Amino acid sequence: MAYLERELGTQFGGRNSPGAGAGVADPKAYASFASFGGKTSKYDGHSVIYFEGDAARRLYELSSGTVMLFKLLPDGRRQVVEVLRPGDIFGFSAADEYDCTAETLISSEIHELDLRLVDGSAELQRKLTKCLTNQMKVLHEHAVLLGRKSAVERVASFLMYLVPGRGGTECVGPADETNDGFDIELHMTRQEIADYLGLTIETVSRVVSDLKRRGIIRVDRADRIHLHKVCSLCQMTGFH
Amino acid sequence: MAYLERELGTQFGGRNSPGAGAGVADPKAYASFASFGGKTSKYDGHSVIYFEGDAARRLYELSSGTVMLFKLLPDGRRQVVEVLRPGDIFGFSAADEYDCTAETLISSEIHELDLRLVDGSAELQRKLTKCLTNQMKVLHEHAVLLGRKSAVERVASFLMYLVPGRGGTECVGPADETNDGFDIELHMTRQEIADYLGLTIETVSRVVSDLKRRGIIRVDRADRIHLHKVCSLCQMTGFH
DNA sequence: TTAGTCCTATGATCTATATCAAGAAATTCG
DNA sequence: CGAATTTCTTGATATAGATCATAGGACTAA
Repeated sequence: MAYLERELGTQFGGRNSPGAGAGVADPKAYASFASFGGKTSKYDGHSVIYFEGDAARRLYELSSGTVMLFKLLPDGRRQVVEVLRPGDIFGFSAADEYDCTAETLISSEIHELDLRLVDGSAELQRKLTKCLTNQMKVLHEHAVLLGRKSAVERVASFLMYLVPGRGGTECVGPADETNDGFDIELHMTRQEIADYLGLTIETVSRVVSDLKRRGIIRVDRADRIHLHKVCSLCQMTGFH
Repeated sequence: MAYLERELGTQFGGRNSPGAGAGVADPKAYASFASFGGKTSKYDGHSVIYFEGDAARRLYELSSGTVMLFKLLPDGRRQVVEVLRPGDIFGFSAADEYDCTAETLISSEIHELDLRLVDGSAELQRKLTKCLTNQMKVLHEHAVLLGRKSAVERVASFLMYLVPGRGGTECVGPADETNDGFDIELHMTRQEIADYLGLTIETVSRVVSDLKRRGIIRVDRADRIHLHKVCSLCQMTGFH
């Protein structure tokens, strides 16, 4: 299933540089979603695309921006289950209702396609399998994070996800030993990060402050962070 | 995507009765895996089918028994990321290596298929999409459990998963008000349950003892539990 | 500019669950 | 069968992270 690796929306841990819009704007994409019809819409930040429980009628592909999928418990506890990047597909449903709420984190362009079109195209099926398989892998890693990692390891892993080609088990190490810094944009509030990492907002804030105090990161704006030394952050993810 | 609901390996929370071997032994199955070739093998309990990092060459369908997928951190922490039931497919890989280790929990029959066959068949593609979508939904619910539920809620949710057609958000309530009991077989040791629920073995043991003391369950054997009143257990899952 | 709102940070305290430490049941094996 | 091994249970204690409380910053609108 090596073909699954090519121009796939890489979400986290992938090799494409962020914002490259993998496979979307690219006309020679393996199976561009837009070529199957449907329409593209623009959403503001923090707009709900659909609610958990809504009738599942459409499939969506994120063209640009960031989207999160989350679930709520009746008492208000929230778990963000996926954070999606350009090229990712969402809106799959095993039943006839969406199992999560989908909401943009920042202003985003999203292409939508009627679900009935999916049955017809083998090409589209293949693209779906590819995307689902990749998301599955990300969910597996996230289960390890939620079930077995400490607060520091969770935050370190989260930050490392945003560094293309680094972190995870297959980290290649710094390209340039003398300059292993990197700038990342979180696109998420502390509350959203907390709900993604299974922590409280206070714990996320404290861990970030601690990393700052220890000289691992510099916080330029709440959601704009410079990693001074990617490798030392990577050592804190639990993967090493 | 309503078609996804039909005779699918339901893992947890589905409607089929357990052991019905949904879609496997059934010759008129939507797209039976065996009809695409490959072979069926018998595995003892606690046998490894493949290791995380092995080259991904085959796709597997569980015909009978139970299989778990897990990941290890270098220091030995383990997270069981999926528990599979008959009809479920595993061995998908987004890269060219398996991202989890697959191990039987009890003696099991497993059908294997060369990955190269997958590209060819649209029918098989559809079956895969269906199965992946369902597993994705289960992973989403599990992320909520791992990220946001208390120890009691986790164990209660785990036990409820093993009661077909009950638990979850869409619980139908007892068929017979006067007799809401049910017998379940865990097929897992306390350690495996702990690693699935993101807890320690001691915490799992204590919660089970507590449910026993409170008259919610009766423990016939360590892995054979009678639920006296399914509804009251369901009230403890966090879903209500 | 000033008030209003929302988000973030940080201190003090609490508590659920982990960890450490034995025993008690099961299960396996000679 | 009885010994050995593994799994499970239970108690005592420690601690990571939650909760509670408050203040500081940053952005928005008038």
